[in-house]
Amino acid sequence: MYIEIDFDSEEAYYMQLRNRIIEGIATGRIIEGEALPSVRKMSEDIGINMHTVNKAYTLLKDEGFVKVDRRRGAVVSVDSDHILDINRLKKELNITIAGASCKGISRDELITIVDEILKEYGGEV
Amino acid sequence: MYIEIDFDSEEAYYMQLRNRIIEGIATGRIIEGEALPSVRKMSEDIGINMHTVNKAYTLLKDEGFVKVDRRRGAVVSVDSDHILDINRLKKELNITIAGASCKGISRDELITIVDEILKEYGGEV
DNA sequence: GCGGCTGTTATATATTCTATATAACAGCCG
DNA sequence: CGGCTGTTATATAGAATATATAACAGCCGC
Repeated sequence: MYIEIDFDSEEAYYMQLRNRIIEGIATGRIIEGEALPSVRKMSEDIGINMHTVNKAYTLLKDEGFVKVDRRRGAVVSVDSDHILDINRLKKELNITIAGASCKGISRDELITIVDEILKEYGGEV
Repeated sequence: MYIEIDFDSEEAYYMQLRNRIIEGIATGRIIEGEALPSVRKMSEDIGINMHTVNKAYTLLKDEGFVKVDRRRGAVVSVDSDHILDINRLKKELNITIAGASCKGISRDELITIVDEILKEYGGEV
């Protein structure tokens, strides 16, 4: 589990960690059923506080990417509530696409970018 | 210019205002060349502090949605640097799509959502 | 020039968020 | 029991957010 935190970034550490883990799951680098390093080990590995790691894990749990097992710790387990997921996605994409539309980015360009990103993540099983 | 701030939202006021204005430009409710209400008037209209409005206007200026004219105030003037815009868009979409991919949302569903949103904003001139 | 309108800047204050630190607790396993 | 989980509690520091009051510089119409 190689994760790096950019200490110069303006993005919160716990958010960076959460994002790297989601990316890891999406690329298949981290797989369903795999246990994340314990909050203490992860905090040592990447050089941030234990509570900051815990905050990221708790967020991932709340967002349905991880389940907590008393013994094994935070285990990757993606919980999909399709309708809810779709609605959240719409909200997230709304402003981004509004801005892109103002800037004159075309539908084709948008789709191209989506496909580019999906090439990284959609990785056919 | 009817804009409402959700005081119960966890989203920062200045960010809400910035987003409502971008949506307004995207839908055509606010048009290129139009002056936004002065920071003082806007702050009265929507019930937040003048400095918070100023922060939103300054952000919109930095993001290239608005230019400041000494007399007329903040005037809608979208500045497009296509390559830069595309790169910013990629970054913004990256995590969102990674999460969607984890949740099993298909390419078709993604495109459908993008098109739904574009129907609001892409509004053929 | 004066009054009135712009955005902008300066100070100060309160609250919340982020991050760290130290410490302890409950649960489970070998 | 010792060692590993996540979790909680408390305290502290700094940054971000939001408000308040006040003032400044620039430009217009009168």
